[in-house]
Amino acid sequence: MSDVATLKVFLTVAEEQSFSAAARLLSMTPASVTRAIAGLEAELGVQLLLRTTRKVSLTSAGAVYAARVKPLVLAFDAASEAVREEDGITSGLIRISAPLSMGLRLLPDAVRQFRSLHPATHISLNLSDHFVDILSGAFDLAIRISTAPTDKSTIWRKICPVPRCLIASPKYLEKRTKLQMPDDLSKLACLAYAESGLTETWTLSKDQSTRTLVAGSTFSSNSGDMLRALAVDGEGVALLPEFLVEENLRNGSLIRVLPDWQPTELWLTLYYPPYEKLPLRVATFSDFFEKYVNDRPPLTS
Amino acid sequence: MSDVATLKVFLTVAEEQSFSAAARLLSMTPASVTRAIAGLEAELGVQLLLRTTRKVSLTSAGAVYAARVKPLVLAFDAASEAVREEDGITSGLIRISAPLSMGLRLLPDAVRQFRSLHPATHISLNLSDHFVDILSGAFDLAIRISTAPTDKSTIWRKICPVPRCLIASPKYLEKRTKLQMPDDLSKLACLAYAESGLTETWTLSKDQSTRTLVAGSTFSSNSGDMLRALAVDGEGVALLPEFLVEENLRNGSLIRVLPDWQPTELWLTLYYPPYEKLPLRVATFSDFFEKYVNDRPPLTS
DNA sequence: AATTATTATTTCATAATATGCAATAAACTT
DNA sequence: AAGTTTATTGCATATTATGAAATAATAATT
Repeated sequence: MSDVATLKVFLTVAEEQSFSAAARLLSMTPASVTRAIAGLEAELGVQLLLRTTRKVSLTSAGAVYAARVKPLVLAFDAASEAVREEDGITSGLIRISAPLSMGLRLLPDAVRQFRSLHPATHISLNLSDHFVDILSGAFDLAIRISTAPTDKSTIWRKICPVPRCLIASPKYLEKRTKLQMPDDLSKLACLAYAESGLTETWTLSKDQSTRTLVAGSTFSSNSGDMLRALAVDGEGVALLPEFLVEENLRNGSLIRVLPDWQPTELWLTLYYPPYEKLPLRVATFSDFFEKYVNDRPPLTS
Repeated sequence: MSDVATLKVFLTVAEEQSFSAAARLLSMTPASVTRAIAGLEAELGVQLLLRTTRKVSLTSAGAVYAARVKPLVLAFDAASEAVREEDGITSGLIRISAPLSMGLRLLPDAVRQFRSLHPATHISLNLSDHFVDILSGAFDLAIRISTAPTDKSTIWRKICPVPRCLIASPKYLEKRTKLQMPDDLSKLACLAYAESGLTETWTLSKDQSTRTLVAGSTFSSNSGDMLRALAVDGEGVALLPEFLVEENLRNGSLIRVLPDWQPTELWLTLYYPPYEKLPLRVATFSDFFEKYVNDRPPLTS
């Protein structure tokens, strides 16, 4: 009931102004057309078509319904076409945008593996923390670390959560005492990650309580590695993905600050331009990348 | 296959990231959800969802498909709602726009009959030959005589063809001889129907041949009745709907000119604003009007 | 490491639905 | 008035959908 095929029958009858002509066009029996229309009308509780045995015309409801439904049917077909895979050949150029620090750690091996699986592909990799406009058409795929996406206009695919933690050097923390609440951070030097501005908003939560503060009074950078280096040198507290500071936490050059307070969850996410048709090579790389990321322990502590 | 219900199942699974949660939400068995998704994937020839027994996520194709299909499903539901009739009470104000001469001849009786059938309705009737913008929201319904509509942006419903004919007074034609081709009309006074300009384009066809000429060198008016009066007075040739000149043809005050040459067909058409929801009173009046028009011989000669 | 719990899938018998063919009724044409 | 085209309906048959229970797979827990 109410499937797209039925709508196509209705639109064809409306256009041809004939049940039998529609049946011929759609290679079905007149009986099926009758039943399809009758079913649609029963479902809507409204008569859509006025029929005598010699003439068929739309009712007002039918005219309104046809006008509204026709573009939907076309768009539905287009959506199916955009996703359907016919040939099965994965080849061609894949233009990928990825963040710098994550890309340098994860992508060399991933790209190597992918290329050996699909030798007919070429990869153009743009490493930048700047959130390039995926709608510009310059990329087939953008890998980003961001808060969980809820966009309506862009198409995205969540890969895995990226846990972050507050860190500082032990030396830096020695001098400061009584760091028990996020509010205490305001007395310290908070190293902010920021593309252009000076500040970053940190939201920390523990059980039900949530605290928000503005970091970045002393220093900000658009490079996570830079912030990490400064934190190691005892310049202040930074909020960074765990994969960036894993090594430092292990060797003790950095330690966690307020470990009970959870920062907002970030997600490794794939963003796509609004493809007319999703290229197979992009789908293949995406699926490979998700598997690659989730088959190794990393990104998590 | 590919009915809207299946798409809703897919979108629910994608949102819940769980087959069983979707099944609970939609009051169906997990088995049905599995089969719905499997069927959709088979139809598209693409995997849409990645599932382990503990986690469900979208593939790239799935993300693209979900993003494109979700607004369509919502729009489809809205279209159904716009047309569905629940209460069945026909009442309220119906704001109708209609052309002057046709309205004066047809509507008095039609409105009277409709009001006696549906006493709870009120009718506001605006008679004007000016093509009021139906999109402005000032009217629920516009009755127009125009060439067969092919609009995409407006919603219309064809009621019946409105035959036209070339006419002139016998006295006027007496003086002119050898009127055999449309081209000969250029030597005569052609009375043009025009809203504001001076001219009207007449297209006449006979068998395969078509002739186009510009009428209106001497006189134009936006009133069919005015043109008729002038033609009766022997002022020239006019191209008018037959229902306007029926009486004159019968009593001989006007006669047909070039009766073998058919002017472009006009249609009596209903136009609607892009309703969020088609009001029952509008649908009822439209259906009544079509029946009223087609149950009487008129408009045709 | 073994157990437990949850989840997606499959199997199978049964119920529901769709389909085509032929017959019927209605409306326009000749 | 007869003939033709058209929409609809009845009926027997084939196809498909459905739910319950069994199965397989994966996390979480002990």
